[in-house]
Amino acid sequence: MSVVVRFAPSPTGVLHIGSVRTALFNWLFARHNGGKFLLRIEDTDKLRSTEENARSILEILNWLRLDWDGDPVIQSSRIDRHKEVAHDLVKSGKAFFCTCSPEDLNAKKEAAIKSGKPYKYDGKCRDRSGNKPGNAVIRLRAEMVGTSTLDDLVQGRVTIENSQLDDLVLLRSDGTPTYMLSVVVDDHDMGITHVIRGDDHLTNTFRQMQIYEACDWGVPRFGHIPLIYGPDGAKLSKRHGAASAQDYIQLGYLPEAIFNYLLRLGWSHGDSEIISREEAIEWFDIGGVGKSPARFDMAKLQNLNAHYLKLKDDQSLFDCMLPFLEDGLTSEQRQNILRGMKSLKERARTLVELADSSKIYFEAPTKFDEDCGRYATEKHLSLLKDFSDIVRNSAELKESSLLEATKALATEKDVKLVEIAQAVRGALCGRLASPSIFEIIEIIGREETLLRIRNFSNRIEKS
RNA sequence: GUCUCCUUCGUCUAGGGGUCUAGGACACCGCCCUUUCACGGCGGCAACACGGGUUCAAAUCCCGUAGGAGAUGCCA
Repeated sequence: MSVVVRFAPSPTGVLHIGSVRTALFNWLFARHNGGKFLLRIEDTDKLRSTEENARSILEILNWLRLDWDGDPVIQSSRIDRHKEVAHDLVKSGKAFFCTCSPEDLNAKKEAAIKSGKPYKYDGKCRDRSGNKPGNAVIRLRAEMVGTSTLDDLVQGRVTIENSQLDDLVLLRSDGTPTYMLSVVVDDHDMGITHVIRGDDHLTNTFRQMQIYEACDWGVPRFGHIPLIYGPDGAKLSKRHGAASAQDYIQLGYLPEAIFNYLLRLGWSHGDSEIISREEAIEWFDIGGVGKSPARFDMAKLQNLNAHYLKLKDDQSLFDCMLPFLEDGLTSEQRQNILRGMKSLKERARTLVELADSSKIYFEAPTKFDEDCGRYATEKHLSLLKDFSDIVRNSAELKESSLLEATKALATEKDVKLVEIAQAVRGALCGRLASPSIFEIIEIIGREETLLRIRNFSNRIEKS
Protein backbone atom coordinates (compact mmCIF):
# COMPACT_ATOMS: atom_id res chain seq x y z
CA MET A 1 0.00 0.00 0.00
CA SER A 2 1.44 3.34 -0.95
CA VAL A 3 1.03 6.14 1.52
CA VAL A 4 0.64 9.80 0.66
CA VAL A 5 0.15 12.36 3.40
CA ARG A 6 0.31 16.10 3.49
CA PHE A 7 0.87 19.01 5.81
CA ALA A 8 -1.43 21.87 4.91
CA PRO A 9 -0.79 25.01 6.95
CA SER A 10 -2.35 28.34 6.18
CA PRO A 11 0.13 31.18 6.11
CA THR A 12 -2.13 33.51 8.05
CA GLY A 13 0.26 33.89 10.95
CA VAL A 14 3.19 32.32 12.69
CA LEU A 15 3.35 28.54 12.75
CA HIS A 16 1.89 27.25 15.99
CA ILE A 17 3.91 24.65 17.82
CA GLY A 18 0.89 22.33 17.67
CA SER A 19 0.95 22.56 13.89
CA VAL A 20 4.60 21.67 13.97
CA ARG A 21 3.68 18.50 15.79
CA THR A 22 1.04 17.75 13.16
CA ALA A 23 3.72 18.18 10.52
CA LEU A 24 6.05 15.93 12.48
CA PHE A 25 3.49 13.14 12.78
CA ASN A 26 2.67 13.34 9.10
CA TRP A 27 6.33 13.25 8.20
CA LEU A 28 7.00 10.29 10.48
CA PHE A 29 4.00 8.43 9.15
CA ALA A 30 5.23 8.93 5.59
CA ARG A 31 8.83 8.02 6.32
CA HIS A 32 7.87 5.01 8.41
CA ASN A 33 5.71 3.68 5.61
CA GLY A 34 8.05 4.65 2.81
CA GLY A 35 5.39 7.00 1.49
CA LYS A 36 5.26 10.59 0.40
CA PHE A 37 5.00 13.70 2.54
CA LEU A 38 3.50 16.56 0.55
CA LEU A 39 3.10 20.19 1.40
CA ARG A 40 0.17 22.42 0.59
CA ILE A 41 0.02 26.08 1.44
CA GLU A 42 -3.60 26.99 2.13
CA ASP A 43 -3.48 30.63 1.23
CA THR A 44 -7.03 31.12 0.05
CA ASP A 45 -7.68 33.67 2.76
CA LYS A 46 -5.98 36.41 0.78
CA LEU A 47 -6.55 39.03 3.41
CA ARG A 48 -4.60 37.28 6.11
CA SER A 49 -2.13 35.20 4.12
CA THR A 50 1.35 36.53 3.44
CA GLU A 51 4.36 35.35 1.49
CA GLU A 52 6.43 36.07 4.54
CA ASN A 53 4.45 33.63 6.66
CA ALA A 54 4.62 30.98 3.96
CA ARG A 55 8.36 31.38 3.78
CA SER A 56 8.78 31.08 7.51
CA ILE A 57 6.74 27.87 7.55
CA LEU A 58 9.14 26.31 5.06
CA GLU A 59 12.06 27.58 7.10
CA ILE A 60 10.83 25.88 10.21
CA LEU A 61 10.22 22.58 8.44
CA ASN A 62 13.76 22.82 7.10
CA TRP A 63 15.06 23.67 10.53
CA LEU A 64 13.51 20.49 11.88
CA ARG A 65 14.64 18.60 8.79
CA LEU A 66 11.10 17.57 7.91
CA ASP A 67 11.74 17.31 4.20
CA TRP A 68 8.79 17.22 1.88
CA ASP A 69 8.38 15.54 -1.48
CA GLY A 70 7.94 17.59 -4.62
CA ASP A 71 7.02 21.25 -4.79
CA PRO A 72 4.53 22.70 -2.34
CA VAL A 73 1.04 23.03 -3.78
CA ILE A 74 -0.27 26.54 -3.58
CA GLN A 75 -3.95 26.26 -2.91
CA SER A 76 -4.90 29.63 -4.37
CA SER A 77 -3.68 28.42 -7.77
CA ARG A 78 -6.33 25.75 -7.75
CA ILE A 79 -9.42 27.85 -7.26
CA ASP A 80 -10.71 27.26 -10.78
CA ARG A 81 -10.59 23.56 -10.19
CA HIS A 82 -12.53 23.92 -6.93
CA LYS A 83 -15.20 25.97 -8.67
CA GLU A 84 -15.45 23.43 -11.42
CA VAL A 85 -16.10 20.66 -8.93
CA ALA A 86 -18.80 22.69 -7.20
CA HIS A 87 -20.60 23.36 -10.47
CA ASP A 88 -20.30 19.73 -11.50
CA LEU A 89 -22.00 18.81 -8.27
CA VAL A 90 -24.87 21.15 -9.09
CA LYS A 91 -25.16 19.55 -12.52
CA SER A 92 -25.28 16.08 -11.03
CA GLY A 93 -27.88 17.20 -8.50
CA LYS A 94 -25.60 16.70 -5.51
CA ALA A 95 -25.50 20.41 -4.80
CA PHE A 96 -27.80 23.37 -5.30
CA PHE A 97 -27.92 27.13 -5.52
CA CYS A 98 -29.10 28.89 -2.41
CA THR A 99 -30.18 32.50 -2.33
CA CYS A 100 -30.89 32.86 1.36
CA SER A 101 -29.19 36.00 2.58
CA PRO A 102 -26.74 35.86 5.46
CA GLU A 103 -29.08 38.21 7.33
CA ASP A 104 -32.04 35.83 7.02
CA LEU A 105 -29.92 32.90 8.04
CA ASN A 106 -28.57 34.74 11.03
CA ALA A 107 -32.03 35.75 12.12
CA LYS A 108 -33.18 32.13 11.93
CA LYS A 109 -30.14 31.01 13.85
CA GLU A 110 -30.65 33.51 16.63
CA ALA A 111 -34.30 32.62 16.88
CA ALA A 112 -33.36 28.95 17.17
CA ILE A 113 -30.83 29.61 19.90
CA LYS A 114 -33.26 31.79 21.75
CA SER A 115 -35.88 29.10 21.76
CA GLY A 116 -33.28 26.56 22.84
CA LYS A 117 -33.42 24.52 19.66
CA PRO A 118 -30.41 23.22 17.77
CA TYR A 119 -29.88 25.29 14.68
CA LYS A 120 -29.14 24.16 11.19
CA TYR A 121 -29.81 25.35 7.69
CA ASP A 122 -33.45 24.65 6.94
CA GLY A 123 -33.03 23.52 3.34
CA LYS A 124 -35.21 26.26 1.98
CA CYS A 125 -33.53 26.38 -1.44
CA ARG A 126 -32.99 22.68 -1.85
CA ASP A 127 -35.59 22.30 -4.55
CA ARG A 128 -34.67 25.35 -6.54
CA SER A 129 -33.68 24.56 -10.09
CA GLY A 130 -32.33 26.32 -13.15
CA ASN A 131 -29.30 28.53 -13.66
CA LYS A 132 -27.28 30.33 -11.04
CA PRO A 133 -29.16 33.28 -9.67
CA GLY A 134 -27.10 36.43 -9.11
CA ASN A 135 -25.44 36.13 -5.76
CA ALA A 136 -26.29 32.59 -4.80
CA VAL A 137 -24.02 30.25 -2.91
CA ILE A 138 -23.68 26.60 -3.78
CA ARG A 139 -24.62 24.20 -1.02
CA LEU A 140 -24.05 20.50 -0.84
CA ARG A 141 -27.22 18.46 -0.74
CA ALA A 142 -26.27 16.61 2.41
CA GLU A 143 -27.53 13.21 3.42
CA MET A 144 -29.98 13.74 6.26
CA VAL A 145 -30.97 10.25 7.29
CA GLY A 146 -29.04 7.42 8.82
CA THR A 147 -25.66 7.59 10.47
CA SER A 148 -22.10 8.12 9.34
CA THR A 149 -19.15 6.27 10.78
CA LEU A 150 -15.53 7.24 10.73
CA ASP A 151 -12.82 4.75 11.60
CA ASP A 152 -10.27 7.18 12.81
CA LEU A 153 -6.65 6.11 13.05
CA VAL A 154 -6.30 7.86 16.38
CA GLN A 155 -9.77 8.31 17.81
CA GLY A 156 -11.15 4.94 16.88
CA ARG A 157 -14.67 4.45 15.59
CA VAL A 158 -16.81 7.57 15.75
CA THR A 159 -20.43 7.61 14.68
CA ILE A 160 -22.83 10.49 14.30
CA GLU A 161 -26.40 10.94 13.18
CA ASN A 162 -26.55 12.46 9.73
CA SER A 163 -29.38 14.65 10.94
CA GLN A 164 -26.72 16.61 12.79
CA LEU A 165 -25.24 17.73 9.50
CA ASP A 166 -26.63 20.39 7.22
CA ASP A 167 -26.16 21.57 3.68
CA LEU A 168 -22.79 23.20 3.94
CA VAL A 169 -21.64 25.94 1.63
CA LEU A 170 -19.25 24.86 -1.10
CA LEU A 171 -18.96 28.08 -3.06
CA ARG A 172 -19.54 31.52 -1.58
CA SER A 173 -21.73 34.13 -3.18
CA ASP A 174 -18.63 35.81 -4.57
CA GLY A 175 -17.80 32.54 -6.30
CA THR A 176 -14.83 31.56 -4.13
CA PRO A 177 -14.60 28.06 -2.70
CA THR A 178 -14.87 27.37 1.01
CA TYR A 179 -12.26 25.53 3.02
CA MET A 180 -14.43 22.41 3.18
CA LEU A 181 -14.54 22.12 -0.58
CA SER A 182 -10.93 23.07 -1.18
CA VAL A 183 -9.41 20.53 1.19
CA VAL A 184 -11.43 17.72 -0.21
CA VAL A 185 -10.70 18.54 -3.82
CA ASP A 186 -7.01 19.11 -3.18
CA ASP A 187 -6.57 16.04 -1.03
CA HIS A 188 -8.25 13.99 -3.71
CA ASP A 189 -6.30 15.49 -6.58
CA MET A 190 -3.03 15.13 -4.70
CA GLY A 191 -3.77 11.48 -4.09
CA ILE A 192 -3.73 11.81 -0.31
CA THR A 193 -4.31 8.43 1.30
CA HIS A 194 -4.15 9.45 4.97
CA VAL A 195 -5.21 12.76 6.43
CA ILE A 196 -3.47 13.38 9.75
CA ARG A 197 -4.50 16.63 11.35
CA GLY A 198 -5.63 18.29 14.57
CA ASP A 199 -8.72 16.90 16.24
CA ASP A 200 -10.45 20.24 15.95
CA HIS A 201 -11.35 18.88 12.50
CA LEU A 202 -12.90 15.69 13.77
CA THR A 203 -16.54 16.62 13.43
CA ASN A 204 -15.91 18.51 10.21
CA THR A 205 -14.64 15.28 8.77
CA PHE A 206 -18.19 13.97 8.46
CA ARG A 207 -19.09 16.93 6.29
CA GLN A 208 -16.03 16.36 4.17
CA MET A 209 -16.82 12.69 3.81
CA GLN A 210 -20.15 13.67 2.29
CA ILE A 211 -18.35 15.78 -0.27
CA TYR A 212 -16.12 12.85 -1.20
CA GLU A 213 -19.18 10.69 -1.62
CA ALA A 214 -21.04 13.28 -3.67
CA CYS A 215 -18.05 13.44 -6.00
CA ASP A 216 -17.91 9.69 -6.08
CA TRP A 217 -14.33 9.72 -4.85
CA GLY A 218 -12.65 7.29 -2.52
CA VAL A 219 -12.46 8.57 1.03
CA PRO A 220 -8.97 8.66 2.58
CA ARG A 221 -8.23 7.38 6.06
CA PHE A 222 -8.20 10.00 8.79
CA GLY A 223 -6.21 10.38 11.95
CA HIS A 224 -7.13 13.20 14.31
CA ILE A 225 -4.46 14.03 16.83
CA PRO A 226 -5.27 15.97 19.98
CA LEU A 227 -4.27 19.57 20.30
CA ILE A 228 -1.56 20.81 22.65
CA TYR A 229 -2.47 22.98 25.59
CA GLY A 230 -0.51 25.34 27.78
CA PRO A 231 0.74 24.49 31.27
CA ASP A 232 -2.49 25.71 32.83
CA GLY A 233 -4.64 23.73 30.47
CA ALA A 234 -5.60 26.80 28.52
CA LYS A 235 -4.59 27.48 24.97
CA LEU A 236 -0.88 27.77 24.43
CA SER A 237 0.06 31.39 24.10
CA LYS A 238 2.94 33.77 24.38
CA ARG A 239 2.13 34.44 27.98
CA HIS A 240 2.10 30.80 29.01
CA GLY A 241 4.94 29.11 27.27
CA ALA A 242 5.71 30.20 23.78
CA ALA A 243 3.15 29.41 21.13
CA SER A 244 4.94 29.61 17.83
CA ALA A 245 7.78 27.55 16.50
CA GLN A 246 9.72 30.73 15.90
CA ASP A 247 9.49 31.55 19.60
CA TYR A 248 11.23 28.32 20.49
CA ILE A 249 14.03 29.03 18.09
CA GLN A 250 14.51 32.41 19.69
CA LEU A 251 14.41 30.89 23.15
CA GLY A 252 17.44 28.84 22.16
CA TYR A 253 16.06 25.36 21.63
CA LEU A 254 17.72 22.87 19.33
CA PRO A 255 15.70 21.21 16.58
CA GLU A 256 16.65 17.80 17.98
CA ALA A 257 15.08 18.70 21.30
CA ILE A 258 11.90 20.06 19.78
CA PHE A 259 11.64 17.00 17.57
CA ASN A 260 12.07 14.63 20.51
CA TYR A 261 9.81 16.60 22.82
CA LEU A 262 6.96 16.97 20.35
CA LEU A 263 7.16 13.31 19.45
CA ARG A 264 6.99 12.22 23.09
CA LEU A 265 4.07 14.53 23.73
CA GLY A 266 1.13 12.25 23.20
CA TRP A 267 3.09 9.35 21.87
CA SER A 268 5.45 6.89 23.47
CA HIS A 269 7.51 3.83 22.82
CA GLY A 270 7.60 1.99 26.12
CA ASP A 271 9.91 3.80 28.49
CA SER A 272 12.00 5.46 25.80
CA GLU A 273 12.56 9.14 26.43
CA ILE A 274 15.54 10.00 24.28
CA ILE A 275 14.57 9.07 20.76
CA SER A 276 16.68 9.71 17.68
CA ARG A 277 15.09 10.55 14.38
CA GLU A 278 16.07 7.16 13.02
CA GLU A 279 14.39 5.42 15.94
CA ALA A 280 11.40 7.71 15.59
CA ILE A 281 10.96 6.71 11.96
CA GLU A 282 11.36 3.06 12.80
CA TRP A 283 9.02 3.08 15.79
CA PHE A 284 6.33 5.56 14.88
CA ASP A 285 2.79 4.27 14.70
CA ILE A 286 -0.15 6.56 14.30
CA GLY A 287 -2.34 4.24 16.36
CA GLY A 288 -0.02 4.80 19.30
CA VAL A 289 -0.88 8.47 19.48
CA GLY A 290 -2.87 9.17 22.61
CA LYS A 291 -6.40 10.49 22.40
CA SER A 292 -6.21 12.89 25.27
CA PRO A 293 -4.81 16.38 24.91
CA ALA A 294 -1.38 17.03 26.39
CA ARG A 295 -0.04 20.04 28.20
CA PHE A 296 3.14 21.64 27.13
CA ASP A 297 5.83 21.36 29.81
CA MET A 298 8.68 23.79 29.35
CA ALA A 299 10.77 22.18 32.10
CA LYS A 300 10.84 18.88 30.30
CA LEU A 301 11.72 20.55 27.03
CA GLN A 302 14.57 22.32 28.79
CA ASN A 303 15.81 19.06 30.19
CA LEU A 304 15.77 17.47 26.75
CA ASN A 305 17.44 20.50 25.26
CA ALA A 306 20.20 20.33 27.87
CA HIS A 307 20.70 16.73 26.87
CA TYR A 308 21.06 17.52 23.18
CA LEU A 309 23.27 20.49 23.97
CA LYS A 310 25.74 18.16 25.67
CA LEU A 311 25.61 15.76 22.77
CA LYS A 312 26.72 18.32 20.22
CA ASP A 313 30.40 18.75 19.49
CA ASP A 314 31.88 22.04 20.55
CA GLN A 315 32.30 23.54 17.11
CA SER A 316 28.80 22.89 15.83
CA LEU A 317 27.34 23.99 19.13
CA PHE A 318 29.31 27.19 18.81
CA ASP A 319 27.83 27.68 15.36
CA CYS A 320 24.33 27.18 16.74
CA MET A 321 25.01 29.68 19.47
CA LEU A 322 26.43 32.33 17.18
CA PRO A 323 23.10 34.05 16.48
CA PHE A 324 22.71 34.57 20.23
CA LEU A 325 26.07 36.27 20.64
CA GLU A 326 26.79 39.87 19.86
CA ASP A 327 28.59 40.60 16.62
CA GLY A 328 32.17 41.67 16.34
CA LEU A 329 33.92 39.01 18.37
CA THR A 330 37.61 38.72 17.57
CA SER A 331 38.94 35.40 16.46
CA GLU A 332 40.79 35.11 19.75
CA GLN A 333 37.56 35.60 21.67
CA ARG A 334 35.91 32.96 19.55
CA GLN A 335 38.77 30.61 20.22
CA ASN A 336 38.44 31.19 23.94
CA ILE A 337 34.73 30.45 23.91
CA LEU A 338 35.42 27.30 21.98
CA ARG A 339 38.03 26.22 24.50
CA GLY A 340 35.62 26.75 27.33
CA MET A 341 32.68 25.17 25.54
CA LYS A 342 33.04 21.73 27.03
CA SER A 343 32.35 23.01 30.54
CA LEU A 344 29.89 25.66 29.47
CA LYS A 345 27.59 23.25 27.72
CA GLU A 346 27.27 21.09 30.81
CA ARG A 347 25.67 24.01 32.58
CA ALA A 348 23.29 25.36 29.95
CA ARG A 349 19.77 24.32 29.11
CA THR A 350 19.29 26.62 26.15
CA LEU A 351 21.45 28.42 23.62
CA VAL A 352 20.44 31.65 25.30
CA GLU A 353 21.86 30.45 28.60
CA LEU A 354 24.91 29.13 26.85
CA ALA A 355 25.57 32.43 25.11
CA ASP A 356 25.07 34.28 28.35
CA SER A 357 27.49 32.07 30.26
CA SER A 358 30.09 32.32 27.53
CA LYS A 359 30.41 36.05 28.15
CA ILE A 360 33.13 35.36 30.70
CA TYR A 361 35.40 34.58 27.78
CA PHE A 362 35.08 37.88 26.00
CA GLU A 363 34.18 40.54 28.49
CA ALA A 364 34.94 41.43 32.08
CA PRO A 365 31.89 41.52 34.33
CA THR A 366 30.36 44.96 34.54
CA LYS A 367 27.85 44.10 37.21
CA PHE A 368 28.01 41.69 40.07
CA ASP A 369 25.32 39.49 41.53
CA GLU A 370 24.19 40.44 44.97
CA ASP A 371 25.56 37.32 46.60
CA CYS A 372 29.07 38.26 45.44
CA GLY A 373 28.88 40.72 48.32
CA ARG A 374 29.55 37.86 50.70
CA TYR A 375 33.09 37.83 49.40
CA ALA A 376 33.60 41.57 49.61
CA THR A 377 35.25 41.58 52.99
CA GLU A 378 38.70 42.63 54.25
CA LYS A 379 39.66 39.01 54.58
CA HIS A 380 38.74 38.19 51.00
CA LEU A 381 40.44 41.30 49.75
CA SER A 382 43.66 40.09 51.24
CA LEU A 383 43.11 36.59 49.87
CA LEU A 384 42.55 38.03 46.41
CA LYS A 385 45.89 39.82 46.67
CA ASP A 386 47.64 36.60 47.58
CA PHE A 387 45.85 34.80 44.81
CA SER A 388 46.91 37.47 42.34
CA ASP A 389 50.48 36.80 43.37
CA ILE A 390 50.01 33.14 42.57
CA VAL A 391 48.71 34.01 39.15
CA ARG A 392 51.47 36.53 38.58
CA ASN A 393 54.24 34.21 39.66
CA SER A 394 53.16 30.95 38.12
CA ALA A 395 55.44 29.97 35.31
CA GLU A 396 52.51 28.73 33.30
CA LEU A 397 48.81 28.94 34.03
CA LYS A 398 47.79 25.34 34.21
CA GLU A 399 44.62 24.26 35.92
CA SER A 400 46.34 21.57 37.99
CA SER A 401 49.25 23.66 39.24
CA LEU A 402 47.01 26.62 40.02
CA LEU A 403 44.79 24.38 42.07
CA GLU A 404 47.77 23.06 44.04
CA ALA A 405 49.10 26.52 44.72
CA THR A 406 45.70 27.77 45.81
CA LYS A 407 45.25 24.82 48.13
CA ALA A 408 48.59 25.65 49.70
CA LEU A 409 47.48 29.24 50.15
CA ALA A 410 44.29 28.11 51.82
CA THR A 411 46.25 25.96 54.24
CA GLU A 412 48.68 28.73 54.96
CA LYS A 413 45.94 31.25 55.69
CA ASP A 414 43.82 28.68 57.46
CA VAL A 415 40.77 29.21 55.29
CA LYS A 416 38.75 26.81 53.24
CA LEU A 417 39.54 26.62 49.55
CA VAL A 418 36.01 27.61 48.79
CA GLU A 419 36.54 31.04 50.35
CA ILE A 420 39.28 31.84 47.89
CA ALA A 421 37.61 30.19 44.95
CA GLN A 422 34.33 31.97 45.36
CA ALA A 423 35.93 35.36 45.80
CA VAL A 424 37.90 34.76 42.62
CA ARG A 425 34.82 33.52 40.84
CA GLY A 426 32.94 36.63 41.77
CA ALA A 427 35.78 38.76 40.49
CA LEU A 428 36.12 36.88 37.20
CA CYS A 429 32.46 36.23 36.41
CA GLY A 430 30.35 38.59 38.43
CA ARG A 431 28.42 35.62 39.71
CA LEU A 432 29.00 32.63 41.93
CA ALA A 433 28.21 29.93 39.38
CA SER A 434 30.60 29.12 36.61
CA PRO A 435 32.98 26.48 35.33
CA SER A 436 36.17 25.89 37.27
CA ILE A 437 37.92 29.21 37.96
CA PHE A 438 41.23 27.62 37.07
CA GLU A 439 39.91 26.58 33.71
CA ILE A 440 38.68 30.11 33.13
CA ILE A 441 42.05 31.55 34.11
CA GLU A 442 43.83 29.16 31.83
CA ILE A 443 41.70 30.40 28.96
CA ILE A 444 41.50 34.14 29.56
CA GLY A 445 45.16 34.42 30.58
CA ARG A 446 47.24 36.19 33.14
CA GLU A 447 46.63 39.83 32.21
CA GLU A 448 42.87 39.56 32.00
CA THR A 449 42.69 37.59 35.25
CA LEU A 450 44.75 40.13 37.16
CA LEU A 451 42.74 42.96 35.65
CA ARG A 452 39.41 41.49 36.69
CA ILE A 453 40.61 40.78 40.20
CA ARG A 454 41.95 44.31 40.47
CA ASN A 455 38.63 45.76 39.29
CA PHE A 456 36.70 43.70 41.77
CA SER A 457 39.06 44.65 44.61
CA ASN A 458 38.78 48.31 43.76
CA ARG A 459 35.04 48.02 43.90
CA ILE A 460 35.19 46.47 47.34
CA GLU A 461 37.52 49.13 48.61
CA LYS A 462 35.27 51.90 47.40
CA SER A 463 32.25 50.54 49.16
C1' G B 1 -28.62 24.31 23.49
C1' U B 2 -27.15 20.01 20.30
C1' C B 3 -23.42 16.68 18.70
C1' U B 4 -18.48 14.49 19.18
C1' C B 5 -14.18 13.42 21.89
C1' C B 6 -11.20 13.17 26.38
C1' U B 7 -10.07 11.84 31.99
C1' U B 8 -3.40 7.05 35.53
C1' C B 9 1.61 10.97 40.09
C1' G B 10 2.09 18.57 39.52
C1' U B 11 3.41 17.44 33.94
C1' C B 12 4.43 13.74 29.74
C1' U B 13 3.33 8.76 29.86
C1' A B 14 3.63 2.72 30.57
C1' G B 15 -0.36 -0.49 31.25
C1' G B 16 -5.35 -3.47 27.20
C1' G B 17 -8.95 -8.42 33.15
C1' G B 18 -4.91 -11.65 37.48
C1' U B 19 2.52 -10.40 36.70
C1' C B 20 -0.15 -3.42 39.91
C1' U B 21 1.69 -3.09 47.50
C1' A B 22 0.52 0.75 39.37
C1' G B 23 6.50 1.19 36.04
C1' G B 24 9.56 5.20 33.59
C1' A B 25 10.75 10.44 32.56
C1' C B 26 10.56 15.73 33.90
C1' A B 27 9.79 18.84 38.09
C1' C B 28 10.37 18.88 43.45
C1' C B 29 12.98 17.18 48.16
C1' G B 30 17.24 14.61 50.55
C1' C B 31 22.15 12.36 50.35
C1' C B 32 26.89 11.45 47.73
C1' C B 33 30.58 13.66 44.40
C1' U B 34 32.63 18.73 44.45
C1' U B 35 36.55 25.31 44.60
C1' U B 36 30.75 27.32 43.14
C1' C B 37 26.91 26.10 39.82
C1' A B 38 25.86 22.31 36.92
C1' C B 39 26.77 17.21 35.33
C1' G B 40 26.69 12.32 37.32
C1' G B 41 25.20 8.58 41.13
C1' C B 42 21.80 6.98 44.98
C1' G B 43 17.20 7.58 47.57
C1' G B 44 12.32 9.96 48.56
C1' C B 45 7.43 12.35 47.69
C1' A B 46 3.50 11.60 44.36
C1' A B 47 -1.71 9.03 40.38
C1' C B 48 -5.92 4.90 38.25
C1' A B 49 -11.95 11.69 38.36
C1' C B 50 -16.57 9.79 40.93
C1' G B 51 -20.74 6.19 41.30
C1' G B 52 -22.82 1.79 39.79
C1' G B 53 -22.52 -2.82 37.29
C1' U B 54 -20.11 -7.53 34.65
C1' U B 55 -16.47 -11.09 36.71
C1' C B 56 -13.66 -15.72 41.17
C1' A B 57 -10.70 -11.21 39.80
C1' A B 58 -11.23 -4.42 36.98
C1' A B 59 -6.55 1.03 36.24
C1' U B 60 -7.98 -2.38 32.32
C1' C B 61 -14.89 -4.25 29.96
C1' C B 62 -20.14 -1.86 30.28
C1' C B 63 -23.51 2.10 32.00
C1' G B 64 -24.14 6.63 34.34
C1' U B 65 -22.32 11.34 36.82
C1' A B 66 -18.91 15.23 37.09
C1' G B 67 -15.14 18.00 34.90
C1' G B 68 -12.44 19.43 30.44
C1' A B 69 -11.96 20.11 25.09
C1' G B 70 -13.73 20.55 20.06
C1' A B 71 -17.53 21.28 16.41
C1' U B 72 -21.95 23.60 15.32
C1' G B 73 -19.17 30.06 9.78
C1' C B 74 -20.48 32.55 2.87
C1' C B 75 -12.67 31.34 8.76
C1' A B 76 -8.97 27.98 7.87
